[in-house]
Amino acid sequence: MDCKDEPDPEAEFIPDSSWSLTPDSDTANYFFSGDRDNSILGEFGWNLQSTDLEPIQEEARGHLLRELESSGAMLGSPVAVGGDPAAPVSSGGCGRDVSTSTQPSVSSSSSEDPPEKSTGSGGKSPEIPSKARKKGQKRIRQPRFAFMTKSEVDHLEDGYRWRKYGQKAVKNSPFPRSYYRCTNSKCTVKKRVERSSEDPTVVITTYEGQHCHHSVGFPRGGIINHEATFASHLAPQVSHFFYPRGQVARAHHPTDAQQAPVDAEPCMVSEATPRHPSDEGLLGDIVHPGMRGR
DNA sequence: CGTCTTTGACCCGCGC
DNA sequence: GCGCGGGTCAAAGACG
Repeated sequence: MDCKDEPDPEAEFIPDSSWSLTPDSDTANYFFSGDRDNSILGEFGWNLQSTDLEPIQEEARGHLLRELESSGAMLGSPVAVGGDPAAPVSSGGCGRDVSTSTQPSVSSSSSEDPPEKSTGSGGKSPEIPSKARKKGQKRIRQPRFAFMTKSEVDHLEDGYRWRKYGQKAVKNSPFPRSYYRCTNSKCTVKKRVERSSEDPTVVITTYEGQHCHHSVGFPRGGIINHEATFASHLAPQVSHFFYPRGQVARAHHPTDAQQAPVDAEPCMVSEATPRHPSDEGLLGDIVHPGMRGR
């Protein structure tokens, strides 16, 4: 499906001076936000668990700032911090233990066990595999990443394959919200797509979790969708620091992606670069109300 | 036939 | 405790 979708030219991410990076020392959240005409509107945020990442937090921050500067972005005013500061950093998806050991982690259970199609009936734990969810345990959200894109296409191609598993009407919005899950059985990344009630031309995409495998490929011809482009600009750096203890995302090459089996990789990431960063997110907590109009 | 979408029902968290 | 809204499940159908 996705792979057949026409990439949306309008969705290209081009950071410019209207974008800003906002570190939040208290919650260790960093938000990248901006407002760009005819391109992308939104924010990018991720959590760095203070206990484990403090030592690299500053470095990460500096690194990010440099990257943003080099890519034309400019530091700016703070944006509202949403997200779930209390949530443990997790690799998400089938992340192997990139999360800290002291906290219950989604990845710890999901890494070995593919998300079971939960037995029984009815919805199970929305955010945590039932296996890992114990009585009294609060649901834990994975790192989130959300952004808004001006596009006529709801579900934008991003190099990964998604399976729609639900759609719900959103309160105070005429547009429904769609729920997608990565088709890779070992990957627990989820994605929500909805249109802004204020501006129907704006598509709000929210990711949660991180892919533990290669993308399935991008369309040839250099047309890049918003996510891919976004990734190429920021993901490498972000993911690098996102993974504690030196675990870094595996490179994801658009060129070989077409051959890369969706679930070829177990999640251990090795040296280097770009990894899809687009695996976080519950927009509801990230994008300010003003931008979304929820 | 395999994969994906649709959709109603169910579960859970949260506010009142 | 109850109701609401969000999130997920899973059966059924559509599609290639």
